[in-house]
Amino acid sequence: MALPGASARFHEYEAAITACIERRALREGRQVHARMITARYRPAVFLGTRLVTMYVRCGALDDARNVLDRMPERSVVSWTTMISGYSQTERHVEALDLFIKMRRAGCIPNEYTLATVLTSCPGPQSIYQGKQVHSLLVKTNFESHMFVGSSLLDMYAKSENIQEARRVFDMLPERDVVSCTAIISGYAQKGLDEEALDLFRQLYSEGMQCNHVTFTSLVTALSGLASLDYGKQVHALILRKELPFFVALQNSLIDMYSKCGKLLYSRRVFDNMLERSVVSWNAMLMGYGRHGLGHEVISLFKDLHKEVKPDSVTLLAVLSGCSHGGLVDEGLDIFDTAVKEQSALLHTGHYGCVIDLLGRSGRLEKALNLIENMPFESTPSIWGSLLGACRVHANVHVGELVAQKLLEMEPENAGNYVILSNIYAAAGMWKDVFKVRKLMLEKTVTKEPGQSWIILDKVIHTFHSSERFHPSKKDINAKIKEIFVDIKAAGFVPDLSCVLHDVDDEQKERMLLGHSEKLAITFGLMNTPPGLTIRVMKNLRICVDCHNFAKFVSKVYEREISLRDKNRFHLLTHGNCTCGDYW
DNA sequence: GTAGGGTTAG
Repeated sequence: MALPGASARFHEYEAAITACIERRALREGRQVHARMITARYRPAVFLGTRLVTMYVRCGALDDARNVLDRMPERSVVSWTTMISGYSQTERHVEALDLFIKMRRAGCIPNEYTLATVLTSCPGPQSIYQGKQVHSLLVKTNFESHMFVGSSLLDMYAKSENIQEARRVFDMLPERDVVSCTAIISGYAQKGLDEEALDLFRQLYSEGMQCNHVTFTSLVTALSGLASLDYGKQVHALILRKELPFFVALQNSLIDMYSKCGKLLYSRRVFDNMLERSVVSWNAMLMGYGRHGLGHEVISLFKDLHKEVKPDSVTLLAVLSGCSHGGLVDEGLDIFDTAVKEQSALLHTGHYGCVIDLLGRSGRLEKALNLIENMPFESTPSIWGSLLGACRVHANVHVGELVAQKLLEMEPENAGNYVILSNIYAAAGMWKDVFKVRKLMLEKTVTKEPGQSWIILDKVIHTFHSSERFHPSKKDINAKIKEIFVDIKAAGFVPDLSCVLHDVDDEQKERMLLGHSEKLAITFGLMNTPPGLTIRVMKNLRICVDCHNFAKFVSKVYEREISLRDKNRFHLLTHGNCTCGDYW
């Protein structure tokens, strides 16, 4: 039996430390700790653990670790508390090291430890450790524990092993909000947006619980799909649920509407927010940029400073907005200021935007100069944007230099050869065109397959190049030929240089007509009433010929066409596009 | 006493 005095002191210290934990009062916590040392009071495991918790919660991890290391005896709770401290501050290596130390010390991890340690295996690079933990928890029978299982499935989802994540999810004896959200967001993060939506619909019909996190993930998936109907429906559901205000959810709505082509709705969400974070502003800026509205980007950027501090993404959004909106001088000004005042925020991406800007305005030598003198290593995408500019401005000299660099960096990318051969073709240098084509056939590999989709009546219709499986294939083929005749009569000339294969011209025309975005546009034209905007999405950048095709369709059939490619929106009306033919 | 899921960009 302990002395009454010791017991009283225990209670006093315990109460004091608990108060510090609740109030996150680090200074006071240190004082209590110091008092204990002066009084030569040696805390046993429980109070020692409380001290660790206090330091962890107050963000003083190194102090916490000091206490842990000096404890004469440690419990599973003391170890777990410390590991969790590391996990939550993304000190994953230390978290895993400590977990190993704990096991070497003979301590048996419990469900708390395992759920925690799995969060310290983030991404594909730590899949090896993650699998080791997995095998441990199979042995200890924790695989189907609710918390451990959802942590495990999230680990697999984040390491891009969505099938394994799904297997774990399907094995859980029950499902709760967190496990459901984790698997849905797993699909969304991997870009499997349709799967995310399907799973949500299934689980929702089975009565799953949802909260703001679930909706945040779901809305992200809908942004990827560009499904305005579903987006509006889910937004309405969110409003009906009367959830408390959550910035991240509102931010995802801003992004979703802008990616669905409804900037006004984005702005409405943005304006109605009780509180905005820098992410809210960034999402809105990106939205304007994606739609080519450079002036709105600049004006919003000015307003932003009154409310939040711009970050690296902000600058990227503004520069890319200026580039897409054609505001060359404004963009260069903003960049110059950033170099002087916020250079710590700048990285390759920002330089890429500026090089794009310079290229767009035809200042190709300057752009080349900036690449060579920027404080970062150049990337293929930067050289690629410059090569595109060389095509637009028909500059063979710089084009050759850039292409040489680019073909060394990524010889397997067919797109680069195509652009270079286009540059030569425009200059009438046919021998060189031929050389490049030959080189391309020898070196390139097949790229990511292009696909386009259109959503009609909440059904997603996906098209691949030279679609062979769509049920309406025959009708689409007939219609596309009809369109071809109509737009040719209006002056459309197929751009055969967009075809990568070495075949005769007639076959080239046929291949061009098989491009997925043309199929989707045609399908839209066939299945929507006159006057309705045709909204088509594509997973890659749109090719010059398809862009031209869409322009002519918008003119000849008097239809507005909204095309969202990988990077931005094209709104085509009366034969013109909001991108100004530069993308 | 200790635990799992979320937003812009890349």
